[in-house]
Amino acid sequence: MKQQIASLLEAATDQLKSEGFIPADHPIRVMVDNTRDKAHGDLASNLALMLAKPCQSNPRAVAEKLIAALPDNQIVDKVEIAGPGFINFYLAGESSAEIVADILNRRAQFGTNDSGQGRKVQVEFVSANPTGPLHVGHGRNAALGDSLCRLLEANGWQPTREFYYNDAGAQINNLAISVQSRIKGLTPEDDAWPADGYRGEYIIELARSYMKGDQVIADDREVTAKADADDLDAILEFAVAYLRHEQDLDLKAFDVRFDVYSLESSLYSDGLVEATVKQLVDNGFTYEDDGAMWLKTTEFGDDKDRVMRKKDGGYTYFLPDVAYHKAKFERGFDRVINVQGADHHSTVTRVRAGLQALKEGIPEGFPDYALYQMIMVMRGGEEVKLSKRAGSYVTLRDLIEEAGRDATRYFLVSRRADAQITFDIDLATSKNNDNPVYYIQYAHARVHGVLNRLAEQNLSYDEAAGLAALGKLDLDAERELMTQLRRYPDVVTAAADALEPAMIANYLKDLAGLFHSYYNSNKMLVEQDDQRNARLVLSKAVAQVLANGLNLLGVSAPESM
RNA sequence: GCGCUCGUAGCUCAACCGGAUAGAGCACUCGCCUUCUAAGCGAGUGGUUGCAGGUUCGAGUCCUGCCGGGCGUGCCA
Repeated sequence: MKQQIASLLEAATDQLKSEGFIPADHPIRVMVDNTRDKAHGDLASNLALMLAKPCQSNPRAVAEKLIAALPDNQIVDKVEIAGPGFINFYLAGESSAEIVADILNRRAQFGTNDSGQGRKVQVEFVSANPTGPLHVGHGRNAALGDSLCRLLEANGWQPTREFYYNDAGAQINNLAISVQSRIKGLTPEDDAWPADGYRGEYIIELARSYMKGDQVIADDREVTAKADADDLDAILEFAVAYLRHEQDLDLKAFDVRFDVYSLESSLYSDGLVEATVKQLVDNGFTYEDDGAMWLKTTEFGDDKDRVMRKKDGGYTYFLPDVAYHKAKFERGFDRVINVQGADHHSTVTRVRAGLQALKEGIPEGFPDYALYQMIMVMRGGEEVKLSKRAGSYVTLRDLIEEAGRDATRYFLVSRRADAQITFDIDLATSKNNDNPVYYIQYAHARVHGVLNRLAEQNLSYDEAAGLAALGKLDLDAERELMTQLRRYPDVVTAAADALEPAMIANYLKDLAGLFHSYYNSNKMLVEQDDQRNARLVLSKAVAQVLANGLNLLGVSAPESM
């Protein structure tokens, strides 16, 4: 709708340019916004304010010219100049009624668009190494990443959900040694316990399972335990599969699934890491110093050059990252987005620098990043420090079991990614009704509650009659509801552009609020046929949009609560 | 020290690319279930948008400098 108004204004500016009122070479950026106050109409533009100076005129005069030059159309009922020179648009009543018909026709498809044109986008998220169960931080990553995929899909993109992890290397060896130590009956208190060993209780379970000869099946691998305490390789292989399986359970409980799993080890075994190094060396972006090999990342905007090959001959973490993203680029995605905690934000510059140094024509901004801030976990009024190695943390699964999937997902995805959030375990698990997710779900359930009462009260419902009678709904609350419904497609677009699912959550809270208020002061199941049908049609549309939006957040829309 | 980021009501958060009188929830006070689900609604209290400048017709939003929090600045990932 914003777009349609904008194109009307563009036509008007073209007209005024040809008349010479607006300088022909002046760039025009037409902005149409929702109004905050309904006294200002439905949509408003500040165009006249921005054009006043180049036209050497005052804003209100420019506004008059623009309005006079607006093409004839069906969607605008009335146009006004207000304040310093805003142009306020009042949409024709029929267009509000049409939105309701559109919602009921398109149902789950309402709000989606084809701007992605079926292009392929890869979203890499979670990407936790198999060294322990997932915690709240991974939960934020999973909720954000999955919701982004849903959003992009709603905008016509084809998402691939990818999970990248390390199944070899120092930390994995450390994991295997920790398991072996538990098998031998050692505890972190013993002197013989490995220095950086994983101390968590889950290692005990893992060790027990290995010695029992269990078979584990994860989404991307399966293995049967050898039950040999001396075979470190076998322990390692089992431990990785075991913990991957545990993570699968966590993610399934969260309703998050992946299409592709990528292994850091395969980058080595496929020769991609070596090939990347060679390319960087051949391109002259490396040098040796102090026994290490450095990459001149400063040539691509970094603060200082970075070590890529350590003294001991091993590579630092970002080198395989560069190789991995080179491969991602070559896989032909139209867009690649990495969901990462802001504690890793320094890798953004490094990885992009490495990709530029390859001189392969990879775009400078590749890949995209969706960074989210850290979560502080509170319990009993105190901060809980998250540390895998120390084993002191709150698992995602515990959280889901205690607070529920919907409440947990909603909480994690309803705050802007750049906001640091505090997760108060006591609050989240106290089963109170403070969580806004219930507020939204309840609005949805209420509509279905009303529909279920129809037969009981011997009343009929005729959708076509309701749509025809929509124009007769003239309460402020009804108009506001239709206005809010009309905004939904714009929100879906804006949230995807900003990579911010939280915008959907905020929208839904507002829509639910309007509905609760309307529901409370007006009866739906009235005797009068037209009014009853029209109100039910409107309510069904509200429920549909609530369900569509909740689905983008990965939250269910129950019909009764 | 330097870099990134955040700072909005007592608390948790909104405010769409700079737009009109900065909005919700929680908490607190007072009302609303003989009527479709009270996990709800209505009313009230609560603000110098961290501070000081600047740009602009217009700044919570952009720029500069301070103050405060978080993260980074490892041959850890």
